[in-house]
Amino acid sequence: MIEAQIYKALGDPVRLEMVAKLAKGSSCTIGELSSNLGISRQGARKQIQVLVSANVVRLVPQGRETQVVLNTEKLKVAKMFISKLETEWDQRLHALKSFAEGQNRN
Amino acid sequence: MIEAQIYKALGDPVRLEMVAKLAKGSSCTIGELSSNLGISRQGARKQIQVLVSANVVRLVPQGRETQVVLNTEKLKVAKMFISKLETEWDQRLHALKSFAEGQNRN
DNA sequence: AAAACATGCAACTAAAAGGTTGCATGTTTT
DNA sequence: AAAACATGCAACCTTTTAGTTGCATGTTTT
Repeated sequence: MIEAQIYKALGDPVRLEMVAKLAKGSSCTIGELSSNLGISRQGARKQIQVLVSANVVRLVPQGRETQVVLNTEKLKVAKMFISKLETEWDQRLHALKSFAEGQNRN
Repeated sequence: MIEAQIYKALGDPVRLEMVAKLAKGSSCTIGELSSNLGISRQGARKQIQVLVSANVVRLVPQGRETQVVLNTEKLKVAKMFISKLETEWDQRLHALKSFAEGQNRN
């Protein structure tokens, strides 16, 4: 079974912007992360929850506010899976090329 | 504006399995790609269309059948964007570490 | 202790996504 | 030319998603 969940989590403009913002490190609390997105705080909160469920992000409560922390491990896995797809594809192309060259031998 | 569409395209088990199958090169026509997924041909066709719209895949009609071709360029872009996120994050961590060391100097 | 702040939770709505069935159409095969 | 095949298109249904509003709760600040 393949892990589509991580891509699903990144596959929304609001969520992807949140992740980008976190990577840039400009902020970290739920409140700050939820602002300037053009949607309500509660709307943003639901998107953060999607990221939490997909393990892209962790929540660390500190007093009355909560820190949102990026989980780069998950991103790494997502990246490596794509790499693997590409590699398989390239190997197949290479095999195909070898075969064609064999055919053309004359 | 960030390109969430590519991740959205990969963010569904059926579509991700299709992409994996294509990368492995086991088949290529719409029909073959649509089989063994547990859904109807027309259902699968709609998922293929999502991949087409996101430019993850190209359709090449040949007579009565249509070849489905993976676009690795798009995958490469997706991979590199994640890499960029990680890099920014790592740099930020590094900066933070330097700062902490500066604070601790005594 | 009151006010301001950061957040959580629940009910609700509109739109999109994922899937189905039925039928039409062009292309090979026999 | 008929049959079999590969595919396309459209209507429809159900569930999920993305967002809203309203109110409750714990935590700082004044």
